[in-house]
Amino acid sequence: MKEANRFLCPGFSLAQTIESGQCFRWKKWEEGRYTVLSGARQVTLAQAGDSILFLDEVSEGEAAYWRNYFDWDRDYEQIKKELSAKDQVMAMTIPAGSGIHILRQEFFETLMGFIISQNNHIPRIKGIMERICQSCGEEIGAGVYSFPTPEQLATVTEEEFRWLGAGFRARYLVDAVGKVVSGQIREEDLRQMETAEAKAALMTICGVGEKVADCVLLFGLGRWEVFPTDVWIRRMMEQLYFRGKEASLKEIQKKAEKKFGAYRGLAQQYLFYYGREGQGHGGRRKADDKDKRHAAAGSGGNCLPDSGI
DNA sequence: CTCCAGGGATCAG
DNA sequence: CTGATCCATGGA
Repeated sequence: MKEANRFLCPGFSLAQTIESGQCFRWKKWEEGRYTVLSGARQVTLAQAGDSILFLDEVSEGEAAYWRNYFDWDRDYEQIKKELSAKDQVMAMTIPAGSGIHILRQEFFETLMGFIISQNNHIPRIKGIMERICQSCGEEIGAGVYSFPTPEQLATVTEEEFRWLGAGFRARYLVDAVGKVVSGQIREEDLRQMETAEAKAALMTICGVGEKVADCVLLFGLGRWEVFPTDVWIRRMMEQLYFRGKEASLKEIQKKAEKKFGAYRGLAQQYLFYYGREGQGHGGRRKADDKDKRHAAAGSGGNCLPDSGI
């Protein structure tokens, strides 16, 4: 075989995976056809049945990168089987998002993306990410830009992030960039750490709480043993595992660990997708479910602009 | 127009 | 440790 421009990926859904809220730099052209960006790369793909087609010429190296990015070599069928066998709720919820894979995204880009994601909509998150790329990244194609490196963002001020639309998250982005550039947060170190330790390290960044840290661990560092718990997941878990009664974050995470074990990151995606599909994007909630908010008291640190290294 | 978003920091009890 | 409020913006 000469060019690797076609991959057989039984059970994989390009649309479900891309649109499950894991990544923010992509464009849908038409049904089943997407351009996806990661770091300084882009690829345009189409799904035809069980096959994924690369619509542009790609080197073997590029193809290998995306193969890893989309996690095509993992046996999801086996994992789904295990989750379904162990838990009846999983057996019910998995079919909705059965084709979802957990992406292996670039660490820094994932960190920035999920800081931006807080209290925000996907379309706007995408816009902010794109503007960051346009203003600080490099042009890697016609009107297409790479996600900037930490060094390329090192001089961006809070005010400038605000101009790019980041809003109150601008301060958080500056803090994140600073901690990465200064070496206070190093990807290689995080990869060496136990998950709990890596999570604590991430949470020293201002604007990174439990949920964002878990997302970075899951989507940017390949740690499946986390369970990012947002309002949707909380709602789903309470509904499906706590008889509709309120449960604390701790209780939810403990339940997730017990039910989904080392696969809770993936299980979380199934639950999220199921909840979104089933209840719609309009944010329907139980009739008299008042808005609840939670404070996750961070033990680890203030958020004053850091003065130095 | 107002409502709200795959949260988190901050300040009260 | 739990609860309430604010945060900036732009889709819907």
